[in-house]
Amino acid sequence: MRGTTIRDVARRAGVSIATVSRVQRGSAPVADDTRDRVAAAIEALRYVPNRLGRGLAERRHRAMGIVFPDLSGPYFSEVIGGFETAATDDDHGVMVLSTHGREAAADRVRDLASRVDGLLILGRTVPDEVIRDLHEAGRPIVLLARPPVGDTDAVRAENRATAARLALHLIDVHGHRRIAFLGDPDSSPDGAERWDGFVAAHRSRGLAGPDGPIRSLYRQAEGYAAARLALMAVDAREPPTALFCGNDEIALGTYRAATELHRRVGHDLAITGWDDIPTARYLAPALTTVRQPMRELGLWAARALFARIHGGGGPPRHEVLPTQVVLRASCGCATTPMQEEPER
Amino acid sequence: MRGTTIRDVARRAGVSIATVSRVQRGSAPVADDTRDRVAAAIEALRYVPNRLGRGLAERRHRAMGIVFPDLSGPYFSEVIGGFETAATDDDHGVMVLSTHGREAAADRVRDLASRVDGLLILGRTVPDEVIRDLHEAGRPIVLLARPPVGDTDAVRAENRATAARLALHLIDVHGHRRIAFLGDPDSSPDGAERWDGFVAAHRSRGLAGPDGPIRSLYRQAEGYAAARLALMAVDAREPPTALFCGNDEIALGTYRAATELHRRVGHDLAITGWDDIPTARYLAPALTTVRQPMRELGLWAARALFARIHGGGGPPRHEVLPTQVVLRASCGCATTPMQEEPER
DNA sequence: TTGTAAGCGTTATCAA
DNA sequence: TTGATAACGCTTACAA
Repeated sequence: MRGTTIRDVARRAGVSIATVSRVQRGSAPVADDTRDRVAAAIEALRYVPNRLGRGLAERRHRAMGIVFPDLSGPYFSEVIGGFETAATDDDHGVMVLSTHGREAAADRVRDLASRVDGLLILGRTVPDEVIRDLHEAGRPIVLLARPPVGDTDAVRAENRATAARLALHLIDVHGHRRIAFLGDPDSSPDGAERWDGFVAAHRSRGLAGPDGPIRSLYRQAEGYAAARLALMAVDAREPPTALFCGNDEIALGTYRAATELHRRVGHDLAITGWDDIPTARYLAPALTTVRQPMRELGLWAARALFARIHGGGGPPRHEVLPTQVVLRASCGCATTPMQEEPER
Repeated sequence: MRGTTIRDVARRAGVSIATVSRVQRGSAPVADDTRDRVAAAIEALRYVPNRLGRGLAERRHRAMGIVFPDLSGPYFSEVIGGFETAATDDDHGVMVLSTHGREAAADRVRDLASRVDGLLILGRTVPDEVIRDLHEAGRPIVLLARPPVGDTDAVRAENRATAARLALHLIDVHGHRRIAFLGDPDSSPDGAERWDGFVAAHRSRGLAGPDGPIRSLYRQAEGYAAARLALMAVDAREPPTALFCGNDEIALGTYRAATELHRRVGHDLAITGWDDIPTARYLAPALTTVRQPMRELGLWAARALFARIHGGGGPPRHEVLPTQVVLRASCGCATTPMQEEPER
């Protein structure tokens, strides 16, 4: 019942299993009438080759794995979507593993590695040691939004220069002098680089160094809390006139805090985000942010893995994809009519 | 290099491969000193059993598959997250396949089916015929947010009664008489049921049947466009005073349209959504919506698949998980302080 | 053009 | 308690 095998097909077509295999994958010439008979048998028996048998013989899984911290939020969805598209188009399956801070993550990653031909690892999900082990064991690995470990391949989006450019926009164009940074430079390389660029912008204008970052996880709830903290100005200092948020979700949270504290976003309070998630343009006012090529990150990673799986060696590939400031109304710029927003 | 096998370990430990296997999986008693020698060899060689070999012998993949239309939006992320959690906890891998309207979807689903022990299929991603074939071939399948095909297992969230309750809230509590439905009853069973409940609410109050739905895909851009259409009231009729949106993303789009058309959400325009995505509570005003147990849907599906894989037969299981109206300010109710929002 | 047979790396049955 | 050895389902030399 469960499992017509190549032998059943061979028997029915009156040929050897080798011939069935040849017909099935077109790997060698087969006489027309033989082919027809085999094809008919395959059709009649609804034969689908067993992937385990095939994989064992071919010594490959035809599958790739992806490790990410958590599926929530648009960023990971997009990256994974890009990865999945590229992998599927190349006839590979995609196995996912979410670590969400679990302790057993390392074991699970090793397990995943034994199920696939190549691995994409996002951010700080996996201890360096595990990555090093797998890499040294010869397993194709690409790191995303994370510095390379040894000579692994890695891809990330540009952060520092764009963060500086965005901060300078607030300083030069809109005249802000007290800008708070909401995020956590320590929690991810991306965050650290954005903070660096933010600080560099202040330096380059000879401004007093900005206050230390207001720590916030990259989620709405934490952004809301951080914004309240920043805007309430418990100490003597005046509250900031602008909030530079580590990502769009933090920015989303700050909108609510701003409303509650009677600050008008885009007028007496500037807010910027990062990622350009789909919601950003639909907020009122629309959110000024930075567009990251999220799908492209996933696509690049998948292609790099293919190159390793098929092509083999070569020097490590490191790629930095460009990012782009998207000015909308939340920083004080004129409102962009919805019609002029490019499709996405 | 790539691939220390069970034979390498056996040779090194001076035992047979059978004994290595026994030690490895604890499937049969092994003398203490033998066990130690084998364990040492495994450790020294960093031996990891090949999953293809193991799978072939065990005749199972220890993996489950999930088919969804698109990764974008919080709904699928959450469902998949729940599914992944349950599967991973039970030592199963998870393979994902996004159909996003691709033509070749059917073939890809069949391919996925050959890589896993069970399949979760979301919504209208796969033709009935393919589902029927796979089910009849004895492959464990669970359908989610989709009516069963034949006697497959299926799980969904309640729609009709809750939609009616929400519509009655707008009618009875806030006195609305012209409510527009934004969504597409034809595109998904969920949408159809919400529309049914919406209509039923009108009937039960003896109101004139509501206008036909304003067609909108379940995304922000389409919600924005649909809302403009609804509110501009090109024909002679007065525009609606409330928008009943098929999901939160549509609702998000309507906020922007409302702002542009100078309607104040929660005051002269009521808006409701569906799903209670994380952003819903951070909008200003916060969005009245319906909470779906998205993670639980995924969890239930994974458990049902396990039951089929391990336990085997039995009658089809159909589950309907409860949903819950969440009143916030966008329908005109009093604003809930952020502090009183339960964590999620 | 086709068939035979040797792997691929496990698990599990039978003997010893 | 251990070892041979037969599956598991497929691909692919090598022969014919």
